[in-house]
Amino acid sequence: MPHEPQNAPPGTLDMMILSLLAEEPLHGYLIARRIEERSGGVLGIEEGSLYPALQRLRKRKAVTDEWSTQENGREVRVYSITREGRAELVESAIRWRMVSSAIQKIIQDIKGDRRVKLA
Amino acid sequence: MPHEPQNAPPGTLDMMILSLLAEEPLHGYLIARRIEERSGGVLGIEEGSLYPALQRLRKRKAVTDEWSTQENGREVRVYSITREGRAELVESAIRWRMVSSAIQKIIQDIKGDRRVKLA
DNA sequence: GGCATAGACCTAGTTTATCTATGCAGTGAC
DNA sequence: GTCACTGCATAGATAAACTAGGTCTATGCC
Repeated sequence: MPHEPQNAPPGTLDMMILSLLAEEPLHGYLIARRIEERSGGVLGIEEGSLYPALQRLRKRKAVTDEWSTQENGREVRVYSITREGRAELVESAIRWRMVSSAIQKIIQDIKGDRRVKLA
Repeated sequence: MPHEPQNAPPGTLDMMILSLLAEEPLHGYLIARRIEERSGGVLGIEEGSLYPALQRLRKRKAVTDEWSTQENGREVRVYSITREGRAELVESAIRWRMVSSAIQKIIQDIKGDRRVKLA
């Protein structure tokens, strides 16, 4: 069976949101769905994490928001990335790549090394 | 100039510690130094993070500890990984790889895609 | 001797970002 | 009518990092 969806590691959610918004404006609910899709179901974002994250981003002007009406008549809050948001995205993506590959370096020695413990 | 050392993303420190201890027993201070070395200076572990982490690991029996005397006569607390610790390491490393590659999938679309914003 | 620097351990309190749990409301299917 | 899904939001709990402090020892330099 497939694995349970995992939480986003603290610090990564804002980056993922910005990354999706860099493609096109989206409303909150769709952002969460899209993260789940794109991650192949590996990542699961709770609404209690999502909406506070969007507020943070709004406060620091990384995104703008606008209420808009869907075809079915429902009101949704649509978020767009700003110039500042794009700058933040680039920076955080670079930092993330550095950090995650550094971690990989540290943990890979062990896994893939069947000798371990024979020393 | 080289970048500032980054904090370990929450949730990864225990895994990195276990990974180093799977090679050989180490004392706390050395663990921190080794994480910095192995990451090429990318990761920096504060002592205020390290020692609480070692206590957590001890409490859940992922490591054992023993005071020992170095050649220079100084007392150090040396940690060794346990069977449970090894199991935890394998599990968390697998989960980490899943999660970090899922995140990569989400953010890579943007970076490396110079079209962005032309839409 | 005295002093600075590095090694080595530790704790208290703060911060941050997730979560759980809950609430509200509209839509569509049965 | 009721159940599931869409969609927004907040309050409080939790976890794990941080900052900032403290103690003690060894070593090298003047």
